Amino acid sequence: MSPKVKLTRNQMLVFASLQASKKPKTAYDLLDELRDRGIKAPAQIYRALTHLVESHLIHRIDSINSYLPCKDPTNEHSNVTCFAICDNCKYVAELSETSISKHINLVISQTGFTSNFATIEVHGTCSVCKV
Amino acid sequence: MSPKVKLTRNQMLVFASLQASKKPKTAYDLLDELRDRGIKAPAQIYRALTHLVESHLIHRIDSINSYLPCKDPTNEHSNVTCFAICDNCKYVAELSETSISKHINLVISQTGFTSNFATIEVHGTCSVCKV
DNA sequence: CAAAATTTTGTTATAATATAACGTAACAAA
DNA sequence: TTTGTTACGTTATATTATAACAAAATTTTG
Repeated sequence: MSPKVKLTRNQMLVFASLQASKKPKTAYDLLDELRDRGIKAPAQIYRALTHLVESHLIHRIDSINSYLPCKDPTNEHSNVTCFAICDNCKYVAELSETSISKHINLVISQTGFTSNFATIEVHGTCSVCKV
Repeated sequence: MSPKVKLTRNQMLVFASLQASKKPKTAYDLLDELRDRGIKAPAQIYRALTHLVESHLIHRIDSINSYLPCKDPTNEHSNVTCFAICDNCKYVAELSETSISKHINLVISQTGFTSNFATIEVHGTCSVCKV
């Protein structure tokens, strides 16, 4: 599951940590975790995160200031990402919904707006927690 | 254009300022602006913002940490809000797209996830800036 | 109305998230 | 090898947001 693009040590540490986790992590979660691997300052984490986001290897989820690995980095990335965030257990599922994506791009373009990228963040309760 | 629910002085100051603006504002934009009206600390702004968001009078746009008045507070609020954010001029349009809303709720519910609310934030260029 | 309960306020302090700046090191390209 | 580029470590600081608590205002209720 290692990515095609070459990553530096810090980028690798951050990416591996996110991949190893079932749940999204904040920048400071990562900093705390990676202190004993030589990362000492927020800037180092943020630089790695920025690079990984730009490489489409991870996503940032704005509503929870957290990061998680992209579901399928090998895929040509869509300009619309969609997350279902369980506010109970904090699990986040990335949905690859081309139908939503197409629908949004269509509706938006009809308003004269040129879409660059879009994020959908759905909050609620996952099926496990719902029982 | 004043809202039905009763607002306290601070809430009113914040709401009026957002309404008077063509563009979303951050909490600290509001603080700076309202200092000479007697607001002196972040907590006062955040309390007002929290109340206004809960009353569906304003929205928070997570991707830019900013707030703007709800397009139509009188409407029964949808659980899906959609914003088109111009990264050039910073103008934000709230789209009331029931079709997107329905589509998302459907797709999400099919995954077993129970949706509570959702936000769509589309980044790009508005028609004015595009010319 | 007056007492009690609740909500909002002002204020100070601090937590959580993120970036700027800068000199050095690693490394690829010419 | 020199040059340019990217990444690094580090310190400092900016930005965004909340905790805590006593006083004031407001609402409830007896």
